Amino acid sequence: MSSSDNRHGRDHIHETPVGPASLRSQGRRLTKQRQLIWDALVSEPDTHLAADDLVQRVQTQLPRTSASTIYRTLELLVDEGLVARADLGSDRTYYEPATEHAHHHLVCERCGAVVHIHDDALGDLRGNIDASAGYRLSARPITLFGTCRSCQRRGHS
Amino acid sequence: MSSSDNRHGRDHIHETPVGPASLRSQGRRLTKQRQLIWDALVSEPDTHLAADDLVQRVQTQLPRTSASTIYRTLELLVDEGLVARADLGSDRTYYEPATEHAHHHLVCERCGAVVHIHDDALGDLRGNIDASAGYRLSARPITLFGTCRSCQRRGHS
DNA sequence: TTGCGTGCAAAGCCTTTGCAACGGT
DNA sequence: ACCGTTGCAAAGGCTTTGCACGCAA
Repeated sequence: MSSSDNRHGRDHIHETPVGPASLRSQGRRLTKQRQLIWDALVSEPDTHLAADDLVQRVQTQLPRTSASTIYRTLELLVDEGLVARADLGSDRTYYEPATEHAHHHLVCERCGAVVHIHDDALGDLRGNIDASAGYRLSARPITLFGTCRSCQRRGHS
Repeated sequence: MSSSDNRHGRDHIHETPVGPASLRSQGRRLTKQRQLIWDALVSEPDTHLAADDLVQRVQTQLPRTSASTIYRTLELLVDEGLVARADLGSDRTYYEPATEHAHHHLVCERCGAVVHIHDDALGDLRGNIDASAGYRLSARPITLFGTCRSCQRRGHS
């Protein structure tokens, strides 16, 4: 466990702040609520959390936290580039820490599993779209729907 | 103007019904509201209409039409396979007649233009995704975001 | 101390639902 | 005449906003 590990412990402060502490350099305040929201996001790195999930998690440690604080903080963190929104096809917006490389989402329509794929996995999608329609794809993450491997095994019912 | 034209006139009834008239064979009723909703959808074939857009259009001809009728009818038409939903990235759902081939959507993030692309234009996306992640993409239409040709010309500001 | 951030309540938006009256078949 | 459909109003789910108090800096 070197200092380059991704842990979000509260005891190594000697590096360039990664996370909401960087808000301070923007003249903003690092409140307990903001820290807890960030902690919740990074503590489940492979889970995509909706605003309401964060309300639940944060309230276990700070019960009077309001939903509006969650929404306002998420918008702030998105604007600061610390958090990414993900539209996974439902009517809720999901959030994840923006620490990883840009990636796209693959959603299993059967079990709901969400996996990340790198841009390379798309092949020459950008070139194909440009050639066929003249559109230049943006960096906006793409969401694709299908059936994951284990659901394929579970049958095609 | 042969009888094979796509017109939605109310005076040629000698072919297999394309459109809401097919509802009758399902034991459902073809009401004036349903006919008007369908007419609005097919009268602007390259436009994607939200429920509220349809309320506006239908109400010009039948002013007391309610939004709930629009929503209920759209769900019915989707279930019957006559209409397709399109999630174009906003918080509204858009609708289009399902008469065309399956296609995907390309949305210009700058001007909002939406174009259709055929599955072929994706190249070997399915194969790539299967190979890299083991997911089998479904037939669900894909929505991609980028910049259309004319917005590219208008500068990168 | 200063004024940004929070909690609470209310409102906004899109969509769904309950129910009595309406109208297609 | 039957019963599927409609209009209206109310409610639901997610998110945003107004406002006075509270707390980070």
